[in-house]
Amino acid sequence: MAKSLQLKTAELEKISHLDYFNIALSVDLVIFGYEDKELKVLLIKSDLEEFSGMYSLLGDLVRPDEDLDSAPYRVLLSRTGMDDVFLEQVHTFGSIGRHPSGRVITTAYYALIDIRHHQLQVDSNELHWHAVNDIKKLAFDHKLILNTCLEQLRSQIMEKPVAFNLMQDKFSLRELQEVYEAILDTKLDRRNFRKKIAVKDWLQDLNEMESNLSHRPGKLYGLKKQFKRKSSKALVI
Amino acid sequence: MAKSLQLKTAELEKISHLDYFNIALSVDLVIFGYEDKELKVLLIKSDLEEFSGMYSLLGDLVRPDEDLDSAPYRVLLSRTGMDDVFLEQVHTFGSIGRHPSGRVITTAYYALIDIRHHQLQVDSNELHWHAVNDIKKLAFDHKLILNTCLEQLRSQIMEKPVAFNLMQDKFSLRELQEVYEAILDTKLDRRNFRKKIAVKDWLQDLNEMESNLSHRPGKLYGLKKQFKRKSSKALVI
DNA sequence: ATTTTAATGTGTCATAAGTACATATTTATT
DNA sequence: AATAAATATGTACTTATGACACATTAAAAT
Repeated sequence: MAKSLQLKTAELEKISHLDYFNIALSVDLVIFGYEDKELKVLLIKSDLEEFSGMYSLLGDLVRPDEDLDSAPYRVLLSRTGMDDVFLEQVHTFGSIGRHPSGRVITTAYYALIDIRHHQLQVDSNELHWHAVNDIKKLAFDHKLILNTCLEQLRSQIMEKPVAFNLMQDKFSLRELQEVYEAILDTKLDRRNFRKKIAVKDWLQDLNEMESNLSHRPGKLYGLKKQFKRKSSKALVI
Repeated sequence: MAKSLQLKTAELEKISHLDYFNIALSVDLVIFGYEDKELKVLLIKSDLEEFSGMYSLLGDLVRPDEDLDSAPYRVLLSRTGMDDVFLEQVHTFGSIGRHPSGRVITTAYYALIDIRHHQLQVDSNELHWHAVNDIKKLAFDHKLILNTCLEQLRSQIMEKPVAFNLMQDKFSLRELQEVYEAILDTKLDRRNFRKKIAVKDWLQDLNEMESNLSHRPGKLYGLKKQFKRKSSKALVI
């Protein structure tokens, strides 16, 4: 029997419904945010001895009375107070040895958060935003999960207006471009970027300008209503 | 408690490791094949009373001692004798009511099979090939799973040389085009199709021609070696 | 041997999209 | 009034896409 399947009872108790004849199912969340011109991801200190000092993704076991796709919303709401968030399933990871405490298969989701809007109290919850580019390793197979989700995000931002979930409701084209550059980790040409975005017909011209700048202000735009999620309330925790 | 969670013990016994406090995890396979200019999918008569007379995908519970991604290979080998098959994970389905006998979350994979090469004895195993276009409904949420996998297949055939897994080792450009047309369920322009394929650099000119035709024969091509899976042995069952 | 059948093989033109690149304009500050 | 720092915008080149027609080949029929 594989080494990964040998575990102490103490560890085992940490995870309910976990034994060697029942596979446990969890969800893990790659929660992306954007701040200081960097793409960030929300991490928590791992609570397993094996990974002491290391960070991991937010996750939890799926409950028997909830839909799989509801679980990540529950985790997000209960751990961060965030509601009405963009979430998408990416991939399910299930190698035998991926969890040191037993057999746990996990479905990974990525979420996109407007950090400023949600006013997350990160430090009180042992949660911290990390620049994606600075993350070298994570607990479990979470670095692989992060990379997989990042790839999916990158492949989607020109197809669907998902990147707007990282931004406030009003933004200039410069801010939008900076978000795209942060996600793709590359510099973009301003004129070509604007052409590409313009042709998508995602933007609503708000007839407002930036203010309080020491240079020429840009026009402000919003995402067209038809692409927005219904509400934008953030629960206070 | 949800209706879907009420079940008779008789039904429950059919699925090992299945109860209401342990979610069971399965894999389901959308096995595509190509024959008679049609895209086919391999189905089996459902063994559940609720779905008597209906067809369903091949699937099985994931075993505690196998990787998630190994399970579909095991299912394919044990149920059809097929080995060395192209398989790709697509999505995980986990709504509460999706399985009438209890809580089963399933990870869907699609597989691509060269029907003629594998010489599957389908009838002896209650397995049957069905034209994808003729499938109106399936047991469980398998129609949804089929549609999701079909979409994924369609979005990948111009990106990666996956469609070749449906074909024999030698083929003419006409045959290749017919496979693409069957997958996309659309007619393609011959000249434009050849241009698009040519630029991918996937094809090896075999310097052979079709034979035994009552018209001008076409050149035969194969997929370039670098894109092929290692072996091509099919086990006899 | 010639004709017929049924397919293969190939190129051009028009339109759309992608990429590289430079100058005039606007606002606040000095 | 001049400066600093950004916005706004267009063109030329290349590449991809989509519509479309004709000469060629091999076998079969006459």
